[in-house]
Amino acid sequence: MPVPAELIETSPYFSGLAPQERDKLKGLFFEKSVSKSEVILWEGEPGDALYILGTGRIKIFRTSAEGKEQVLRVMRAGDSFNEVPVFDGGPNPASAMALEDSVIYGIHRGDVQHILKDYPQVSINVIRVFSRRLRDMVSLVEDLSFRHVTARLAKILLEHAVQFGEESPERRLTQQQMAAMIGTAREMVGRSLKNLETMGAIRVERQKIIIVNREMLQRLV
Amino acid sequence: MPVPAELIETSPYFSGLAPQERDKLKGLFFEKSVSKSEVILWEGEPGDALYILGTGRIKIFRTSAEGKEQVLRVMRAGDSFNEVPVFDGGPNPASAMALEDSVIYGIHRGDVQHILKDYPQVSINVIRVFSRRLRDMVSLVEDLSFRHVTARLAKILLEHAVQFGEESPERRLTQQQMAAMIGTAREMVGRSLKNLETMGAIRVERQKIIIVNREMLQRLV
DNA sequence: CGGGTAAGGAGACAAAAGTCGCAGACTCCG
DNA sequence: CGGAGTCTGCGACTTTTGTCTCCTTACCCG
Repeated sequence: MPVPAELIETSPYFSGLAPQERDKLKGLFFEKSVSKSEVILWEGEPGDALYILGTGRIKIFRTSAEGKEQVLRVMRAGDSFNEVPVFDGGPNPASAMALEDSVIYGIHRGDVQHILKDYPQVSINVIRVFSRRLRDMVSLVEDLSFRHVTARLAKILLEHAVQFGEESPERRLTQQQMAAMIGTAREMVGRSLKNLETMGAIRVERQKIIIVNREMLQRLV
Repeated sequence: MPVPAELIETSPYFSGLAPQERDKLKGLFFEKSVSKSEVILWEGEPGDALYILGTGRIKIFRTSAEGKEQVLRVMRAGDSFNEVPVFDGGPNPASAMALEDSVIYGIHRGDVQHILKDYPQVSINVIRVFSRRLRDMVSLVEDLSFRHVTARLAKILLEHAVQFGEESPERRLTQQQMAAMIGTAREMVGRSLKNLETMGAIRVERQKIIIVNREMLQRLV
């Protein structure tokens, strides 16, 4: 199975390339299917391929010695991961796990090097992607350093709602997953959700969290 | 005053360029002197130049609404900063302040764009620098998320000692500065230093901190 | 050299977060 | 359908961190 054309066309890496150039690059990708909960990459291992997520959802995370988990980002279709080791030759900085059955498209390190040589525009695109990534990381540091758990939770609820629909997030996150995203324990998420509910910002129902007062959440962030 | 030659020669941005190419680039830099405690960049403002630190020391940091400060990195001669806004056109992601009288060399956004176009090797160098930066940020997130204050403090004590000499760090950090680096309050740093002292890892003297038992510190991290 | 400012030490207390234990509800698969 | 495993809720308790206040010391600048 080849890479879906629109994945290459919409990828920030290949913007500014001619269609025939893109066609050539398509052939370098290989497809890989992963099932839910499958670990795609382990932190510390050598990273020999860059991946673009086709369908599904994948989390990038680090694990502490005590088993605590910190999610660095949750990816959706079109997002790419594992670039850093491909470009600098070091080990994977983080692990990757599929949150649902997913299809990813990989490209080997050597091929990436060739592309960089042959298409200078791609290098510039990579720089732009990395810039965005750095801003996101600064934002994460800021959250961890400045905001309390409730504010961090409010933030991901807002982001989540934006992406999956205001009223009923289709694929909801478990409290455990939210805890890993904001760097705290599951129980804290439970308590904070209750806080947000009693202050009237959200309503927690059977299987979903409904944002009742978006402005209130926004103010907390 | 032109840029010192060795600054360009040792800069990771210009590695792989021919000497005469470097010479051409030198002319694009402008010099700027800043005095201790002077703010060089404000977060949120447009970033129109990339800087390389010639002499002195500069901290990159973010400030919360409540006035708390989180240091992202402390730079030394040769380090560069404010790349992200130059490459993606957005606002400065963080502020920069001189910790001592310093001399920096800047290059304007437009010139950087030209360099990227004319010297593809530079783009690849930038990618490598950004990769390193991303790894550092992941490491910072990990520290904030996984480690207690004492462990974070131990880490910067070790890094500091490596860089400034085992026995007597020449330019010591204040507790306030250390607190901002590890994302906590000054009082916590004081208490943690005392902890480390009573457990025999360090000795706190008049104006300096002496590492008595390096392995003990290392184990804490 | 003297005075103002920054830095550091300490104790008491408050707030936030983490931990533990357990029980009930749900769901996913075989 | 049933049972294992996951997810959630909740309360009690501990630990860690943050905050406030006050005092002493060091140091820098004029």
